[in-house]
Amino acid sequence: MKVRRDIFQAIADPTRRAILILLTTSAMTPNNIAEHFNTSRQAVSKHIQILSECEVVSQKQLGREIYYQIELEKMKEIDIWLERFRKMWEDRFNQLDDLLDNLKTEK
Amino acid sequence: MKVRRDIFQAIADPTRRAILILLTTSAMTPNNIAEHFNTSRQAVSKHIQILSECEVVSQKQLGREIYYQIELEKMKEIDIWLERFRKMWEDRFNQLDDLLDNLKTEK
DNA sequence: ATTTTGTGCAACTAAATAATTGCACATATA
DNA sequence: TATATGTGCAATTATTTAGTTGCACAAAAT
Repeated sequence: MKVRRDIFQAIADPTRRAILILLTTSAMTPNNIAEHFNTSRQAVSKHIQILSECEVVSQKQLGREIYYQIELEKMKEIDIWLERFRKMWEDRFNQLDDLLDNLKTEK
Repeated sequence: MKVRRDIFQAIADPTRRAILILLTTSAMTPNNIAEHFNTSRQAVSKHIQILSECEVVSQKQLGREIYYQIELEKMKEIDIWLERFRKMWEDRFNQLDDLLDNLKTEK
């Protein structure tokens, strides 16, 4: 088991998902973000670090404040992965239910 | 930290993602699935259990064999969550880059 | 110049996670 | 009936994860 740091691991945590949604409103500093949650600033900071490592947020420093913004390009990776499933649910003739039911009659 | 068992946690693991993709081909038994990986049958079985708990796969028993199939409806939940981000990357006038750059001039 | 503010980083803890091993049990097959 | 096969479940272990506390340091504000 290696350290995973990809977009799927990033969105696995509900707090991180909430942060990402928050950042769709505007770029924010860690303190800004932390105000929206019950956890400490440091805990939020760690989440931001993970989001940074997998490049789903980027930062811009303004004086001593650091604004974090969402990187939509990275979010697209999820969308791309979903593609093959989306194709299936858009195609009613390809329902697995039918495939599975057929197994019975084949036996 | 509570036990999380949702679709986002389910797809966080690369093996589970691979299982889901495998199941887009056809419904499979745990042994079938395990043949595609380097881990043990039991390890795969645990992944299947997690996928079952969050209802992204369902099962149908045929004799002593249990066929697992993907539940596309659950996959849609990811798609729905992505919706708000998709809206953003489809709208070039709403780029956060611009919002952030404006912060500098406002100061 | 002193204090306050905004931030990152390190050490530590508690909990969750992934994987192994071994077993039980039902259903097939010989 | 005896054996082989397919599966789930429990116990155990190593690793990862999320969160807390405390500190350092730079940039603002007083």
